[in-house]
Amino acid sequence: MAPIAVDDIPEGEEWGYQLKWDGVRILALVEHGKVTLMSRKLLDKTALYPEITECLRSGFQQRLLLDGEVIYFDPEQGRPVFQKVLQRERSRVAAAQSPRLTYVLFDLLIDGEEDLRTLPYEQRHARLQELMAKQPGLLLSELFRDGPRLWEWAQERGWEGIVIKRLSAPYREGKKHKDWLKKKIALTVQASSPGIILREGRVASLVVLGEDDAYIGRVSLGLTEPLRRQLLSFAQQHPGPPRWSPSPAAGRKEQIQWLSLPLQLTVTFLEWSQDGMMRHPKLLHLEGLKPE
DNA sequence: GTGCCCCAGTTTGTCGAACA
DNA sequence: TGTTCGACAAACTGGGGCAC
Repeated sequence: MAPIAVDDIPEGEEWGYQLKWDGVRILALVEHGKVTLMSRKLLDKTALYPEITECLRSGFQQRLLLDGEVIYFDPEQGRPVFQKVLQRERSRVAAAQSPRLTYVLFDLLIDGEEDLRTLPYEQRHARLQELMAKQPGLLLSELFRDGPRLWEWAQERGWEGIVIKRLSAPYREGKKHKDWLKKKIALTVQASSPGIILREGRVASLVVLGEDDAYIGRVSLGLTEPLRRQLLSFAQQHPGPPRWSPSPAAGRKEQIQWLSLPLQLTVTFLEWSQDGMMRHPKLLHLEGLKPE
């Protein structure tokens, strides 16, 4: 069950609110003393998170199917840091040599012989809370009743956003529902683009420079086909000298078309990565293209 | 050194169904 | 007939691993 992005936070008795934990979604099946961790695409992640597997295995005897998020909580920043989970996912570094991850649970789908998926979310969460009272090694995603206040709290502390859940909703597959919603907190930057990245003759993305002309990433989300064609035409009409070498396209099947007239951009993104790059940038607004 | 793959999350584009 | 909505596929980002 995946939350759907919304602009407005619905309010009322029927809704509950949770913090959006910035990590990797994981389903956990506990059965006959054996634990299996699965990604959203049902890939086996058991070996990747041994500390979580061990915690579940030692904590529970009965058959369980749990839904939650694997996160790294940075005590200094007071919030989850997604990059640390990605490092574990991608580097295949032994878990003992990387930071300890935490499993934050928000749903209980099977408890013993009982399939809870048809129960209202509020009841499933209450059952989960009861279950976790006996297992201190895991974290429960708390359910709040004041959405706007939680949103304000999350904004002030730089969290990823909030998740809004219909308390009466059963568990449904995928996004075929309007029962789990999410509202994400985005940062915005005024930037410029001195070059267009081309792949096989098509505009793939834009080089993005921050306010101090430092490279802060590339943006492709927000580029529609008509805009890509317009950019290509603009680049052919206004070629400029290379700005620096090696280019951000080095090592890829890409070329950069540098511009004599930089484009002005407004870009929204989730957060700054540790090396000063934008995470999940999206083009909001573009200025500097002459009308065709 | 190069090129490809991995993977999650997100958006865009396309197609078909439902509805006015 | 035109519009809206939903489902699905494809494209895109990041950095490390691996084969050549």
